[in-house]
Amino acid sequence: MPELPEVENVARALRLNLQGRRLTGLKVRFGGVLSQSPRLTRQTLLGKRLDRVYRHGKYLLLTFSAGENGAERSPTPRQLVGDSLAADSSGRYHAGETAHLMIHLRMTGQIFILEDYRPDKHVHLVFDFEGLPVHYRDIRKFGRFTLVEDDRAPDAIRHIGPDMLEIGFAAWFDRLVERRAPIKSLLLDQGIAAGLGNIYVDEALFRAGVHPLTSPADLSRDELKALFRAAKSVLRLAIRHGGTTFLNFTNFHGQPGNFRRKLRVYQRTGEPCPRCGTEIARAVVAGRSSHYCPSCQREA
DNA sequence: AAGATTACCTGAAGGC
DNA sequence: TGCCTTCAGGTAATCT
Repeated sequence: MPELPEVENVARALRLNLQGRRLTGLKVRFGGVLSQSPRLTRQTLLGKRLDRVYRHGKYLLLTFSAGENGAERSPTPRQLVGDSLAADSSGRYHAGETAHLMIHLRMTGQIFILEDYRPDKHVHLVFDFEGLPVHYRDIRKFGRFTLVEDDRAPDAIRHIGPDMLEIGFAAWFDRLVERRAPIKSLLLDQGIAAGLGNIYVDEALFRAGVHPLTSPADLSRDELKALFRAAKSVLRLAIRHGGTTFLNFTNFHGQPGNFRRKLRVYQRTGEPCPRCGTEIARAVVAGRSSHYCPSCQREA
């Protein structure tokens, strides 16, 4: 399940392998993962060069430019003032010099960079970057590829809060402290800060010793600070370990991310708490299965 | 009006 | 070639 660390690994792999390459082909096997029509998507992107890969929370944003041979990679002044895709009154996009593609992998989206890969029925898109095939595979078809107008503040994600790795404690505290929902719901709320999903929320709560049902009002500023730091550190640690899903872009051997064995409570119901030995419990919070130690994480 | 619930999908797992 | 239910969770839409 791609959360911030998995998406960050995708972003890094895309930069390493595709940045500077031209998109020369796009095969659409299932158009449902595209927000716009296959025709418009091709018309907008084909022939352009991938200039920049940006991640915000769990979103990827790819910027393409006309990319003529020998052209500079750095943005031109026109791009800096926001000249990119423009929508007319009918909402249609014009394919200008630059184009922006927003991607969300949702639950089961995977992007492969494998030269010898035979697409199965779950492969919905096949990109061709000057001979390098890139596959989009998504078992549950929740993922979306969306052409957007502006690479800095796309309307589609304007409601998303600051990235969890970039926001500072004071700002995070201000966005969270007046809320009365369980702390787990607030950590999952992408409008407060973007990037945490169910796995890393459970891990952060355990590391900070906070029960998922606790209200922020029942936590001191120091306790919230410890939770904030736990969340950031677990995200950074997971990034370094390649994430928890098996997305793999740094080599061609399909090796999975190896953070799974570092998880302390997530999907470990009934197993002993690594800190005190108490059995890990499971409860539904915010409609999500939540794993915690009843002894280390006391309900306030 | 924030918080809770459901829809979207498919496959795995478990009960019988 | 077993059928059926439940569960998995990110986000948007829809409830209360």
